[in-house]
Amino acid sequence: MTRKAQELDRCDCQVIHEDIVNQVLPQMPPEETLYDLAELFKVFGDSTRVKILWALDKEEMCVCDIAYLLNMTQSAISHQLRVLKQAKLVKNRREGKIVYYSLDDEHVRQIFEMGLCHIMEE
Amino acid sequence: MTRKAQELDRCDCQVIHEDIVNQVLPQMPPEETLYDLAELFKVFGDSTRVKILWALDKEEMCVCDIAYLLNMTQSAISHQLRVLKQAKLVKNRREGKIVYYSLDDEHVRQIFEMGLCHIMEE
DNA sequence: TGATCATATGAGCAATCTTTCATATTTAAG
DNA sequence: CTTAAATATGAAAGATTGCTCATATGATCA
Repeated sequence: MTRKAQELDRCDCQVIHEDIVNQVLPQMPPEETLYDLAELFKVFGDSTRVKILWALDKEEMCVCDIAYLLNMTQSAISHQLRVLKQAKLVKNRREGKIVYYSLDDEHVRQIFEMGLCHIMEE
Repeated sequence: MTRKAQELDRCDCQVIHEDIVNQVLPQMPPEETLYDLAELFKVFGDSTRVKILWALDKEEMCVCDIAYLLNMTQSAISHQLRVLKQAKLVKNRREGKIVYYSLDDEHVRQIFEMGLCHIMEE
C-alpha cells in the first residue's frame, strides 16, 4: 500500500517535525500487528463479554449458567461466546448436552487488572 | 434494576449448577465497574487509536505529525484524540498554534504488552 | 485588521455491532 | 423413533462508530 498523497496533511509543522516523525515511522510495528491488537481489545470492549470473561475467570460454566448469571438470553450469550472463542479467549468442552466454557488465556486477568488500574486512578 | 424474569433461562442445568452460580454472583464487581472497564477497552479497540497511542508512546507529537505518520486526515486524527483524551489516555499542551499530545497513563504500554502476549501465542 | 496556519467540532453517511426472534443442530431419555 | 433439553446460528432491527466534509475556533504574523 502506498501513501495516498505526499502532500496531504503535509503542513508546515510537519516539515519542522520531520525528523521526529521520520524517527518514529520505522519503529512502528507492522500494520497487521496493530490491527490484530485493536481487534483483540475490541473483544474486551463490550460489557457483556467483560462480564462473561470475569465470570469464567472464577468458574467454568455452561451457557445457561452464564445467561442466568447475567440475566440475558441464551442466544445473546451464545453469540458472544462465539466471539470470545474466535478470539481464543475461551475454550469449551462438551459433556452430553451441556457445553462448558472456561478461559483459554492466562493473560485475561492481567489485562483486566491493567484496565482497572487506569479506571481507579481518578 | 430487577431481574427481568425469574424463570427466563432458568433451565434444568442452572438448577443443577445453582451453587456454582450462587458462589460467583456475589463476587461479581459492581455493574458500573465492568461497564467502565469495557468502555476503556473499547477505546483500545480501534486500530487508528492503537496506532496513535503507539506513536505517542515513542514521542510527543502534534496533530498533523500524527496525521502524516498514519496517512490520515487531520480531522480524523483530531476526532480520535478527543476520544483518547476523554478516556484520560492522552494529554495535550498548547504551544502557540500547535497542540502537542502525549500519553497520560503509564499503563498503556503494559496493556499493549499484555495484548501482544496473547496475539503472539499461536 | 486581515490572512493564514493548526486544531476542533457538528452533521451526515456507511459500516459495524449487539441483541432478538425464529429455527437448526446435537445429545440424551423415554 | 419421538420428544425434549442445551446450544448454535441466520436474518434483521436498532444502536453505535469512524470517517468525511464543511466550518468554526484559536493563535500568529504581516
